[in-house]
Amino acid sequence: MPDGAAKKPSRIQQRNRHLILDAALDVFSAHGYRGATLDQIAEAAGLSKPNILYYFSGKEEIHVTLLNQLMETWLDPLVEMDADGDPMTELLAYVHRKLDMARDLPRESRLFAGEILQGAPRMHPHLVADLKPLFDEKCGVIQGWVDAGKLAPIDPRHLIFSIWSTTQHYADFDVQVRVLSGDTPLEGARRYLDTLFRRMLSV
Amino acid sequence: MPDGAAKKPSRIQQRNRHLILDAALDVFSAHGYRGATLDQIAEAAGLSKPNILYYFSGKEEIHVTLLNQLMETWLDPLVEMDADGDPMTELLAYVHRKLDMARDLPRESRLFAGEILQGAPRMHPHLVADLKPLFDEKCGVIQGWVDAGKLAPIDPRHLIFSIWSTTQHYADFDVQVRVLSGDTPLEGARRYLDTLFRRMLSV
DNA sequence: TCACTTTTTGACCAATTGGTAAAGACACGA
DNA sequence: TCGTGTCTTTACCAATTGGTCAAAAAGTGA
Repeated sequence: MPDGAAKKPSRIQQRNRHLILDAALDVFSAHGYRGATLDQIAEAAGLSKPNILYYFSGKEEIHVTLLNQLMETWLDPLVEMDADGDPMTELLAYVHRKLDMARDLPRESRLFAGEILQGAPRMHPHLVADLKPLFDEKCGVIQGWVDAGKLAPIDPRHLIFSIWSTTQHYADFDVQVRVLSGDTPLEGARRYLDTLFRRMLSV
Repeated sequence: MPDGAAKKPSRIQQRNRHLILDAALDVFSAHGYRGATLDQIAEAAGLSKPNILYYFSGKEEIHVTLLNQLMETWLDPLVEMDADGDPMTELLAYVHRKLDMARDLPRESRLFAGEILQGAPRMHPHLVADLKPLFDEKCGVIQGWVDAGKLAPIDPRHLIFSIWSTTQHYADFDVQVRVLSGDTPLEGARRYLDTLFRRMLSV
């Protein structure tokens, strides 16, 4: 076989790796890294434990793989924020995209939250290498909008933090939200957050 | 000895139970329930494992005890919000108290966040019995202020959610905040959140 | 000092858990 | 159909972990 080039995975490989990762996302997001067991993942995936270890070298590799995949998805909405667009439109669209993600990808949100909550033991390098540069770039964009008088003067860092926290809250604290609101009131959240940030950013 | 009445704890009991709970707060908040071990707690407390189990019947009892203690502290800032005070003043004071707690009690914030994140397996009853009634009451108060035209018309539930999420974010996602901002920028957060909610709530 | 209670410890245990080894089942091109 | 590489399983292991127990040590009041 040609050097370094890994053979393309068979159909079985593709299917089973996907099955495992999906099951692992369920289990890790529900119980955290330490709280998840290979047996749980195996059962959820419908495979035997040794079979899981045929596809991944260990528990940690599964977790890291999930985290790596997640990073891309996670940054995407922020990447799409366009410096040349209308500031208010761009920022509100970003809020809405983040809220969509809390609705559509709650497992991913909780996996991420759990990792950060415990000090990002496995993701810290990613934060520094991937998130930080993007964050700085977009803070620059927002600061530019502020300087141009197109937005109320605010600290871009805290603006982004508040967008993250308010939107992800509906996924990460879902149990609490449901206890207090009967049901997850995402439509109301959408209207509320739209108003919140519109008022905050209006000149 | 008189019926039911438990003897008052000796000085040693008080000291050691406190040591254990403080150590357990460190360990549980850093690693989650499942990720924490009795050995870690014992070492952090400076006691032997069997000695820990002399004071608490098991790992779960320690965790539950912490959660119970926490609930009171946690609800307090909301309890103090006065229906007869000036609406804007009361709400902004609430925001500031919550931010103070994120600064002064980050371990407690993370303990709570971890428990909710995993579906509140041990705290769900508390949420229903303690948090929900208080939440409903204060939503009523805020709605009253809105109806009286003293605040902009907003959904009180989402207002409270956004106060919780934005303030606790600085404790729960501390690692991320520090990677992105160099240091935990709580003074900037204070100014930002004050502006955010002031603008949101102004009629 | 003595009798009695509270506190602490060392040795131990059963269950769980991440992981391994090797044999067996299976797919598939020649 | 056969043989070879891919996939799966059975049986097993060592380490960790929550927890027990009996005995020793340390307090404590009379």
